[in-house]
Amino acid sequence: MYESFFEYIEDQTGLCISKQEREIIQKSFQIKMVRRRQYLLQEGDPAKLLGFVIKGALRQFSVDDKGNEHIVRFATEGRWITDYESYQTAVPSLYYIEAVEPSQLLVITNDAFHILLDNSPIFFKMIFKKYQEANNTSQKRMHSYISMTAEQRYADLVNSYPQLALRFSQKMIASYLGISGETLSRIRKHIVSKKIHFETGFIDKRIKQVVSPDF
Amino acid sequence: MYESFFEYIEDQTGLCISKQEREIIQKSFQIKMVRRRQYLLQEGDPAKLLGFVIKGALRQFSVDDKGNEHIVRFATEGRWITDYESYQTAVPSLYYIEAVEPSQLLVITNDAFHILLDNSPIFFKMIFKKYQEANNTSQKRMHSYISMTAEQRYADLVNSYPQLALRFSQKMIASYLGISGETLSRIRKHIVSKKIHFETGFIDKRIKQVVSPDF
DNA sequence: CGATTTTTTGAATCATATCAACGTACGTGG
DNA sequence: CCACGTACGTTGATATGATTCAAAAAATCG
Repeated sequence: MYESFFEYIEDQTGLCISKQEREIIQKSFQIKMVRRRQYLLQEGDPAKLLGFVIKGALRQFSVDDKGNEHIVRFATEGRWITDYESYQTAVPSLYYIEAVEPSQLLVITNDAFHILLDNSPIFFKMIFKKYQEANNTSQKRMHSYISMTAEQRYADLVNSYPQLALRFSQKMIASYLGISGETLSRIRKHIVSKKIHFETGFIDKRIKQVVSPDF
Repeated sequence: MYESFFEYIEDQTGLCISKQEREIIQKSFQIKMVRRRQYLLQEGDPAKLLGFVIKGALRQFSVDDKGNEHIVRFATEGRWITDYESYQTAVPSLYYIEAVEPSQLLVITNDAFHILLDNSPIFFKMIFKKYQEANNTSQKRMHSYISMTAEQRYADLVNSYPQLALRFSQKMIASYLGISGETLSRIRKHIVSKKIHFETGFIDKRIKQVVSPDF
């Protein structure tokens, strides 16, 4: 259970974790299982937990006054999920986090998180790296919004993350892209008719990975 | 010159910087003056410098194949600017960074930046905090794109940053919002006619600060 | 298998882009 | 410091792309 997590940390940092550091890290997290459709966080509650996905798939979304859902983040194996601002500052969250598949997570409270940052240099290094990556990714995603059409953003998304479509419904992907389900359906039809399929060479290499690595 | 920078660091960290740490920090940065319209970074070049704005105003933008500019970031006094991914990895940048006003910056190379992170705990703490803030801000800005109309985003922007309109042209602000200059002109006319001016209470308090604190 | 949700499709409507023309503001060089 | 020229902002007409609502077909889950 924790093994894949340690592998992840070693992979991300390029460092080997000592027995004792493993123990410190392991003690800081708890295992949490969530059923399909179960919420890890609900609007109005402060985000008490930061989660690392061992197995499963989740989504983070807000609901506007018309009842429309707006997905801001997906998380699958090897990704982090929380409303980070709420997690840091304990303000009520604007978001829901819901399991799309039955999921296993390692979760950590904010207090334990800060203690762990102080006590595990490897964990600290990994988190620092994730922050950096998240910023780079956010910038690319932002840029895709102000400079690309919905069709380009979709092609880019499936090109970068072909597995996304296997885990999340088309409607959810549309929501993540900021378009309606109907529009995505028509975009897909159009792409097929253009026979572009997914050998989309027309998108700049660096404007990719529009799914946040979630830090 | 450096004094406002030290004040900024103390303000951000809530800590007092010792004489010797000041010296370490000061030695790591150089002063850079840029004239109006001068580029700090051009597309295709790696971003060699990270800049802290002492005085002036700059913008970061890309140019698409049709020649349209897409502004991804503004920076004024007390903000940081670079193409951070390029700065970290030395890949050619997709962006231009241009001074909109004559500007004074403190700049640091990537090598010096990493050395400074290792040698100045206060600087490290400040940067870590900036990373966190940038992530929170990016999430809000992302969310505003997928859930708000252009008019709401504009009202939100001027509400959060009324001074922006004094430093950057309407066309630039339109570009930042991802809309055409003509559309912004019409949006403004509409807002005035609705007599909403800027007492916009209709926008959620947390969906704000859509201008990135620049990492 | 049956119930529920998702996806597709069509038609009407709305929001924004584009192109063009005009007046204005402003910075730049003399 | 003024005048010229360029860039900016506004407005109108038209085009395009996306939304909304509705209904039927297809897929999925329990």
